[in-house]
Amino acid sequence: MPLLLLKDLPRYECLIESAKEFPDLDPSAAEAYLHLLRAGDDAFGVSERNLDEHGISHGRFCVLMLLWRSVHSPAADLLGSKHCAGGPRTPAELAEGANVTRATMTGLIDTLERDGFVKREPDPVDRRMMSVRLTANAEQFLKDFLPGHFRTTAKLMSTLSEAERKTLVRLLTKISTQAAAMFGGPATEPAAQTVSVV
Amino acid sequence: MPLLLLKDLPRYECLIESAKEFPDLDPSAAEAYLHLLRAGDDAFGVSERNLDEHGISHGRFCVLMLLWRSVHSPAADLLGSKHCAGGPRTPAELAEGANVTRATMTGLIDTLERDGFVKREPDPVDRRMMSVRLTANAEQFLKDFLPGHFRTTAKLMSTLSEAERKTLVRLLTKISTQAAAMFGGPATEPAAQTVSVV
DNA sequence: CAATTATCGTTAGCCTCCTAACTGTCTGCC
DNA sequence: GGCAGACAGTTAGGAGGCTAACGATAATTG
Repeated sequence: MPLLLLKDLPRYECLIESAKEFPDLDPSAAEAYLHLLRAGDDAFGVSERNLDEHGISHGRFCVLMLLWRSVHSPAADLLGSKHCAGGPRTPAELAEGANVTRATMTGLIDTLERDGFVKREPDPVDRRMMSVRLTANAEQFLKDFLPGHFRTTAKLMSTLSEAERKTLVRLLTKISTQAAAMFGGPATEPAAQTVSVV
Repeated sequence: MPLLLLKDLPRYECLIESAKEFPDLDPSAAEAYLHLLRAGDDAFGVSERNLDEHGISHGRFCVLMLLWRSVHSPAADLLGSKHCAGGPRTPAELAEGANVTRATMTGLIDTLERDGFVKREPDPVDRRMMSVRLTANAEQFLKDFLPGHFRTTAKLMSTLSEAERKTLVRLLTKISTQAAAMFGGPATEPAAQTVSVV
């Protein structure tokens, strides 16, 4: 669980009460915001617990999924819509896809290689680059692990009807879009990349 | 940003495609799950960026908010519904409220104390305990910081109508409840604390 | 063609979280 | 009263993020 997050969310009346002291506090916005963080953390925690039981961290799992595309594309295209011609292979591409720095990716690949999940190979053309490949071990691991992972996800969402899921996705997308628009902030450079930035 | 998370979410058609290979994959559930994590991370990122600009981490901010209750209760009751009689004061209570271990709270209090935001005082009755207090500095900081923080939250949610916010909260609460029910897992001890956990 | 610039992967050092184990203090049971 | 156990806070060490800087290589450009 990554977020240090309040255990108990405030009651709505408390938010209204606090709004008297802080006129900028919008109770329903704060309520939605807090519930979003809490639910996201809860969902993440369920998934991470699943991963922990198989001795792999969320970060490493992401890398494996990214590489999985290189093998089973496009049938296993659970990832982004870019790099459609085969999936990422180099540490830089993986870092881009997993939304971490190249330095972080180096560390992830280190441990994955140590544990026999991936193999580094020098690029024959550009000698700056490495090529990262899944081992047979890792492929077997994914084949064994993924069904359970998907069942966990399905169970987590089983309390929502199809219509509710669609509604949820629509509302969450709105928030993500707004977050992206806010990310550059009102006081920095005009726009440039408000769209590609997460 | 705490989550190592896929940068680009898969398109829905890709999920359907993948479901052919993995019958356990429920496309709409996976879609909702991924969007939830993504939106949660985005919202968290916006807030954290705000905090970073004021030189304070999310974890430290949580501790300040928990302690703030001790001062301005119940007007500033932005936190849990427990400990209503004054808010947490000891490291253990703070750890409980912030959902981290006591060891982590020790570290947070260390840095907060070093930066002049809190002060540790020995409990006169029980000599095992410490009492943590906000400094005047910290109170001033919160008074200056919170309005902007609330405006950020409000802006993030400004794309949602009141009705949409209520719907979102309802759906997210369902997910959190389900996550709590799943947390103990089907194969561990019966129940005991499925309610208080998380 | 030479020199600057950009890019790739890595390293080093920091921060925040975790678990496990420790010290000191209180509690409860004989 | 004395001792086992519970509990508060801390320490030590690990994992996974980050930034900044590095050498090696490629690309660009005068």
